[in-house]
Amino acid sequence: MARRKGGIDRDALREKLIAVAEALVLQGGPEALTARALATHIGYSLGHVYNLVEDLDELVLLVNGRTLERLYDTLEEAAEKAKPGHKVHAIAAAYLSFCADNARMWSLVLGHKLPEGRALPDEYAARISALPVLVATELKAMFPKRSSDMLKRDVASLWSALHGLGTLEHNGRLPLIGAPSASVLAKHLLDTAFAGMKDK
Amino acid sequence: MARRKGGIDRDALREKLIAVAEALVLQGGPEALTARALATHIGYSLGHVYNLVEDLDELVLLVNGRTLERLYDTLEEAAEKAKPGHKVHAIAAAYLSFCADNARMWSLVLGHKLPEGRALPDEYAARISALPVLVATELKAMFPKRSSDMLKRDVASLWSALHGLGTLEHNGRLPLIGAPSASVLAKHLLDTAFAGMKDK
DNA sequence: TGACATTATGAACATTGTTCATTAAATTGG
DNA sequence: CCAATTTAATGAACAATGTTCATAATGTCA
Repeated sequence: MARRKGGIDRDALREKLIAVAEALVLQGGPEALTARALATHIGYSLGHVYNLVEDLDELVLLVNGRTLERLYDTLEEAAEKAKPGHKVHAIAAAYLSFCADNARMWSLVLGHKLPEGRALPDEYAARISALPVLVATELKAMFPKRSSDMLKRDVASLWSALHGLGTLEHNGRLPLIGAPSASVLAKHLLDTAFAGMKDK
Repeated sequence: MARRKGGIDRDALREKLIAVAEALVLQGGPEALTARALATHIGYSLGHVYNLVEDLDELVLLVNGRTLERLYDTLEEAAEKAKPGHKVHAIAAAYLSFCADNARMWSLVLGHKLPEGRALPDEYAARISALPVLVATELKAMFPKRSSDMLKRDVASLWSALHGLGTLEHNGRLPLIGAPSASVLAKHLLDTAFAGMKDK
């Protein structure tokens, strides 16, 4: 059994592959993420891409995982910096800014549909699950009397709403429904929702 | 200038093309909508598909237009049948049911991103714009004292939220964020939002 | 009937993702 | 140090995709 250094080189190359993938999407959008472009930019043959990664789907998930990680950090930081009663607003604003500022990477996240029958990697699923927890933490602090069942639904519905706002803005559909910017809508939604949650 | 019957046959064939496209998606999802499959099923050559339609993109928009039309009818009917104070709830429930019951067609709607630089056909845009108007009508009736500016934001934010719920459920992401079904969330969201809008 | 417009074809092209037999290189046991 | 074995890497091929276009067939009207 003659292994090499322990797959270290291969891991490094995988990292480079991910970095190149990110750069390609950043520059040309999701359509630019092709196997041949990857091969060219990492300086290896086309076939070798498939020795580093199972699929392009797997690669996309790896890239999207990084994006979700950055998003998490951004939201966490926004919540930290904001004043206590304003943290959810800050998270929402940061979320929408992130989508706008990272439009191409976000397209890759939104646009990727993994072939059915194939499950999301646990790590990836965890990255998604972690996001609304940031909201849950702040909501619990803001509405301590509220039941945890209610809070669960609050979090899920508000997070879904935020996702809807981000998606519609990302696709340029907000003007179609006669709406102002997503950030204005987010503030409005949170204000009315909080008003409805008051003392309950 | 010797025209034929006036393009009637061609229009009929276009209709058949759209119907076949719908059937293909219904049976095999968006991936099944290929130029060659279309050609086979309408009984013409591959090249002729491109005499009937500019693009596959155009065809997708035609199919999606029908889907949106059906969605509108469904929502309208749901609103009609519901009791006055419950109409928005009914619209939301109908929307989510529609997404679930027409999952493959809805995938085509959600998944289609037209190449940038290309504008949405007016008719298609109008079909999108029409949808939240149904909500606007009911909200106005429910909250007559509310300013029209506020109502505009109410409609846009609630519609976006609904879209977010539908999308997350469609992609199976709701369990990931520890959420119950979209319909439960929709009811919850509307209840708290309405509570927050009360007497304002 | 002949000129012309429309309808239809089918072969080709360019890109995709993906596979795989084969070759090159590196590591390790003796 | 060498030969065996494992790993790394190649490049040619395949299948499927959207799209184009010169050409042929067919219908329409003067």
